Amino acid sequence: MSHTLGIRQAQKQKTRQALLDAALALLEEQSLSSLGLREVTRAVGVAPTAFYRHFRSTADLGVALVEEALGSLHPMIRTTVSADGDPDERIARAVELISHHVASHTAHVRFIARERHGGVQPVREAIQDQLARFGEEVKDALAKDPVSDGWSDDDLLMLANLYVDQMLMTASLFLDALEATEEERARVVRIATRRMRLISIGRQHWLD
Amino acid sequence: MSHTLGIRQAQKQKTRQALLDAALALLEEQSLSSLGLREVTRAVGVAPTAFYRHFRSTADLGVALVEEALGSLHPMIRTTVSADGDPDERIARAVELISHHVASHTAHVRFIARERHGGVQPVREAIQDQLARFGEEVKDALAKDPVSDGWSDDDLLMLANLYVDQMLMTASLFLDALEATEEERARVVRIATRRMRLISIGRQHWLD
DNA sequence: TGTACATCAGTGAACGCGCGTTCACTGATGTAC
DNA sequence: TGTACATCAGTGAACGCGCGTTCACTGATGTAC
Repeated sequence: MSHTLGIRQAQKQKTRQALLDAALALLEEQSLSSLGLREVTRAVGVAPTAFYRHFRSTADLGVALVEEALGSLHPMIRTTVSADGDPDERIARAVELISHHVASHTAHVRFIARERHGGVQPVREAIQDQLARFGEEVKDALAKDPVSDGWSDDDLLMLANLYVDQMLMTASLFLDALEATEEERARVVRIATRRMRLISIGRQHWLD
Repeated sequence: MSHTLGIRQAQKQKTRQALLDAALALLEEQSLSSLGLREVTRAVGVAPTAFYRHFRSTADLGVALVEEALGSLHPMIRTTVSADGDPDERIARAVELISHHVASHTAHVRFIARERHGGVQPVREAIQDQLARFGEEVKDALAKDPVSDGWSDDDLLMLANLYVDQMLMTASLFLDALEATEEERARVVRIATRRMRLISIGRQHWLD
């Protein structure tokens, strides 16, 4: 059986999660580099000093948020890229999956988009690390596809990272359209789909 | 003859520019949403209150920086996209142009990459506006190319925005490689070139 | 050209406020016997 | 099961500091005559 945490540990984890959740909510409207430790503890309802029991700084908390936002995405990425079906079907499924993920994890996605090039170095690095891992994983998945026969490793990784960046761009498009009309969101789906299709066509003719 | 500014106006513009320059330098290491007005005036060597003679807030200054960073880029974009030569030559020239621009305008490029999804709404909007204008301009240039015969307006704009985003991604790659070895920068050139080539191939076979 | 007045970019003191961090503490939970 | 001691998540007071903003000001520049 799984080990049950003691009351003390369980409560500590609960407070830690409350700090992460509160910070994520506050970060919808500002950048990590302007997020104050007191802001976060005030939102949770604990003393400012309690923060130090969990994180050394807001930058440290930011790195934890990166793990929370991207850490669980690896299996999803793998299955999406290696899915079968004709190219258009696969693209449609990928776009829909991104759309749903943005709708259900809005704050996490916004955080990643914002801090990817943000002002806090350790967080930037944590995000680049995770994205590099995604790139490797997509590359491995692409390598198994017959379409990749004759491709160099280097070109495969180039394409994999292009896909990863394209996923982020698509997520960002959906973010901007979250509060727009249904019609506008449909337009974003069409744009994202055709972008992916154009890349897919380029892939099919790469070795011509 | 051009009108010469009075001494007073000239001095005011000089101070304003000094504030913009100091802010841009400070923004290499932080986000706009954490930039303080006093930080900026301290760096320039004027009283904090002098700031209000030029900007209503740091957000207001940020919007001015967007104009400074992107406003002068429109002619450059137009000529780059509408240049002639075979596709590979054009791509090589575009990548080189981006590389040079990042090296000569590092702080401006970093500012745009950072604040495009940053925590200050008016600045985000100013950037999106400029990028949308770039998209329209690239679309107009693409429309004149025989390769675009038979393309719908919608598809042309989709491709144009894909190019614009790709330019920013490329700029961001060069930013990250600025302090790396010559070898690493050459690698970035190769990656960026092949990404563009893949998109270009997709474009050529779009109507197949 | 000289004079008298208007403009206005930049000053400097003052304000109230929230910040990050320190420290000794409390009291519930955990552990050894 | 009960007792005595250890651990440690969260507290609350205190600190020095830099922040954004206000206000009346100064003195060089501009303008009207």
